[in-house]
Amino acid sequence: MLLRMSNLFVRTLREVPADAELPGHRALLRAGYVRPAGSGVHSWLPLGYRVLRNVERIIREEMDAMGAQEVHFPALLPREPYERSGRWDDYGDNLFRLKDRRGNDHLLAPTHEEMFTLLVKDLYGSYRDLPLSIYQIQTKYRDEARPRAGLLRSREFLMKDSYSFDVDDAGLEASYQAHRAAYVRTFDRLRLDYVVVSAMSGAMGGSGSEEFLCPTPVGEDTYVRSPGGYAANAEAVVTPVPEPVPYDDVPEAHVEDTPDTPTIETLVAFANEHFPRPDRAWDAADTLKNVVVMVHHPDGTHEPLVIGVPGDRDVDPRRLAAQLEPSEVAPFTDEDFERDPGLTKGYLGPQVLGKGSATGIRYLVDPRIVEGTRWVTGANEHGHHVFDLVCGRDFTPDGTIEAAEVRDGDPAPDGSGPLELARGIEIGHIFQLGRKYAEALDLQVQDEHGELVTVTMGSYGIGVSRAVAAIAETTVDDLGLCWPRVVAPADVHLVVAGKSDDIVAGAERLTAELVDAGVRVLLDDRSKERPGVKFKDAELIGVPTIVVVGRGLAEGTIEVKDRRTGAREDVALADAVEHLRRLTMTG
RNA sequence: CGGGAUGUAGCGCAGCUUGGUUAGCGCGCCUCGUUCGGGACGAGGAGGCCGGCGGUUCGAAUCCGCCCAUCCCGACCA
Repeated sequence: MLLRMSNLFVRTLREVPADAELPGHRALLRAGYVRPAGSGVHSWLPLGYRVLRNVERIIREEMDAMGAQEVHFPALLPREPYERSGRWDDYGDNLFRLKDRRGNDHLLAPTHEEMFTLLVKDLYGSYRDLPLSIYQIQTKYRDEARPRAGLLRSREFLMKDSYSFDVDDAGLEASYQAHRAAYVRTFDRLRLDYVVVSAMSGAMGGSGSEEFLCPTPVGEDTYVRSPGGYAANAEAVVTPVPEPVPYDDVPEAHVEDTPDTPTIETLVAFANEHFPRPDRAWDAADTLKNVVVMVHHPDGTHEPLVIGVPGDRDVDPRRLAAQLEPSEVAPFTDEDFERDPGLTKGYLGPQVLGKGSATGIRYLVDPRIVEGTRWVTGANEHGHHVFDLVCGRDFTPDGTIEAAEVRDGDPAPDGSGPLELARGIEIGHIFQLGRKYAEALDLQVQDEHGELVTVTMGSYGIGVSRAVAAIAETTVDDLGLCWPRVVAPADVHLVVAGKSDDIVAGAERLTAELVDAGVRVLLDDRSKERPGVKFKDAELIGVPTIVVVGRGLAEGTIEVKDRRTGAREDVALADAVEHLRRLTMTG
């Protein structure tokens, strides 16, 4: 393989396009790998398209190796199957919808569960046909409310999605594990750093859903990890439950005047001024914060819900939403407060909350709020708070909920040490779907007794274009891109540093020999460019090995430089092909 | 969808406050010459509906209104 800079369709930019924020995305633009074509959509130039296809190829090889078979669906789909699964409505504004000339509804698929399910239903009807794993590499569309971060959150993107079909749970588990292992191999080969985090919370548990996150500060997902190896999406972190606390010596709860203290901050300041205690100052952790939300259920009904958390923590809306799925959470508005006179905004306390209480409103608390813990909290009267309110003595919550924010230093649920918050890019997601789509679309097979059983499914995704972006973001340096060899657009970037006939002829000869030896070469044979420009471009483009044929040639040597480490060595021309061939074999 | 910012040559920007001949600078691009191992220099060029529409005015890149687009923060993101 040989690419010549003299005719390669590329233009490197010395200056950075103003719209690009992330370092990797900037380098991709500057090096001429991609061009923005609109908000959240990109065109791929020859260099970028090579990288994309390399990533695609590795994913395809690993999927094939685990026994999955490649298929290809349309990106443009009719409404009907999505109507049947409920997603025409459920997907909301993120679904690209369009009408054809006859006025029929269509969509640009954001993912293809329905089509895979229907195709299997179309062809298969026996347990003997299963298990089956099929996949595609396909352009997906999501009308993101806010596309951002270049290739990381775009409206059109390339995705590998696969689906497994099994007759029973054990089969699904096996298919899931096979995919998981294939993903591990895939990301290892791509040289992508990753952590596997459980993506669903306690109740669903186990291996139901895991995300592969590429750790980087530019990532959008927050996860936690511990020194002992625990890792989880922040939404899935389970809070260790403390032991109950004895409270025999806690005085009776007593209401105090606390005017103008509607926030935790004002309350703590007031308590320290007017009710100082001898041993230590009051702080936010002594208070119980009660947050009201409105929960909208899928059946169209809605109810208020109060969440109690220690006052030094906020409710994490994403954790809360994950807990209440499939119901949706909305803020509790001033109008809602007017309709519910039992709730005193800013001075809400648990005495009037819970099933069987004055309001009857459901009251769930953070797991740290165990029996015997004592709190300063609202007295349900404007300008008043209650002190020494003991959980289990003075109030009883309806249950606990994992809704409080997770913080650096919180203990890991498995006792493996303090948690550290980190950010990552979601590059893969594996998911035991179960029978949701099979039921909605009536996918059944006959088992060995001739009984019809509903098939159980898994779905597994890898963001292909996102993986390219993740590699760029995690390998870019001050000089430019820095590709792992497996995905790089070439093995060797050969710079012709000089215009003499000897140098040009020597470079051409070496190039021809390298190509013959199976080395992929990007040859900078531009006669108009001075060496300095070529060196800068080579570093920007990020091919892993840079070879300079220039002034050393007179002594029979060329220069070989490692793009990542910057280490350079002179190699005798006679040994050059073998040296480079070996380099490219070892990666 | 809320908040903020920005639209002037392929890219990066100035000009706009205080309206007035031909709209400027750097990079890139074309031609010629000198240069030639770390983004050279000189000379000469090409390239613009100043985001769009409407208004004010003798006159609008500049002032006003509406719209559109892009980016950032947030909401959102199986």
